[in-house]
Amino acid sequence: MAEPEAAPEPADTGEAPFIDLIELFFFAYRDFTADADRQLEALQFGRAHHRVLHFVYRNPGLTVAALLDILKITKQSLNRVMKDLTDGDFIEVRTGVNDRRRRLLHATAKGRRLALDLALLHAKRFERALAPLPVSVRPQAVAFLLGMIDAAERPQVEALVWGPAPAEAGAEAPREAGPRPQGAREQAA
Amino acid sequence: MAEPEAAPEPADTGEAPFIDLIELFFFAYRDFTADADRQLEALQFGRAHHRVLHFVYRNPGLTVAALLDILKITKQSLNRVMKDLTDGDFIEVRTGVNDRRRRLLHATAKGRRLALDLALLHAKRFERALAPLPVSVRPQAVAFLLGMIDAAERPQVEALVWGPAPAEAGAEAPREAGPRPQGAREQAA
DNA sequence: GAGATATGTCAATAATGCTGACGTATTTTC
DNA sequence: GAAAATACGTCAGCATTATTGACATATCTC
Repeated sequence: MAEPEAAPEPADTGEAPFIDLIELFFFAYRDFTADADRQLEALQFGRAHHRVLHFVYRNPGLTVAALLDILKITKQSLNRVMKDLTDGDFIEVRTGVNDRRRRLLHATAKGRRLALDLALLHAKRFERALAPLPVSVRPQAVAFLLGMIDAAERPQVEALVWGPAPAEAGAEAPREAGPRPQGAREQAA
Repeated sequence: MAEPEAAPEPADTGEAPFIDLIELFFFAYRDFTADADRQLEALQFGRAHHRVLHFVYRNPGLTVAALLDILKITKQSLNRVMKDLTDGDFIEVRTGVNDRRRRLLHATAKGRRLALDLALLHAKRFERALAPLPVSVRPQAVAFLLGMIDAAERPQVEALVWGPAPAEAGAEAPREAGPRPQGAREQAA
């Protein structure tokens, strides 16, 4: 059988369910990140800088190891952007008190301002996307996105997103936070 | 004022609205892409290969220019991965009939099989994420993701996602499709 | 003190993007 | 029918962000 006349692949495309969601998800993420990219360009920062700054901003006192676990990158990759962020006074590195090997990461006032600016940009996009929908879908949007995350990762993500999660400290202790000896203080690097 | 005692940044984090959605979106996309990444690794393909294959699969006869517009990359970047895909017999390049300058891109049977496999992988993730939610949210999920996309881009994305959109052909004519002279046939490269 | 842990760093490599500059085939315009 | 525009390909160089492997240093634990 030779090549058919006009349409060589008749009904052979678009058979996957949710194909529209799949493609929309791709475009949505592309535009979502573009927001911040434009603003970061001026600072000579990339997406990697933003991710690092954001999670440090949201989790003061985060250790390097915990941050690597969140971002799923290597320390070599992290250190390159971290240097830019500390040099530019966006992130401050303090030495752990309980464990002086640890570096506790904190966003400076300048870093927090930038992180918040970028978060507000993203928030605006979510607000715009959710505005036409009833308020009742918002928890469902959360459930939807959470369901998109690997089941194995979900507990950690939930802890990260919704607060220091009163999970027993020490188990994996992503942060050196919580009940510290009274008066404990971190030292500026 | 010296450094305060325990918590140097008291209520200074997490002030942005939708901060949970922002972070969940990031993690959701990370895991979403990881699905396909694992399978592409075996073929020595990257994400760029997947994107190209997918949109060619979904839009048979797509021209190079139209594809560049979808992906928002340069032709140099495209050609690097395109070569791998044509060499590996995943994509076939035909010469346009109406305009012989154009290259009309088609996924081969092999390419369509791979593209479908990957799409099904993604579909499974959506299915899992939406399963616990009432079916009534599905159109809202579409509206939500569409709303996340830049307003200016939305018409093009809608056309791309929901079919050849009976918009007047020729206006921007992203594909060389539709009413062709009877018997018109593309030539294999 | 030995060994594990937390982090930093040097060197090399890969994937994916970019810009600029040409070259070629083909269509359109005047 | 010649000139200009269009569609595409390619060469060369560069940036960003990731990787792996190897090694160094400080610190904590046993």
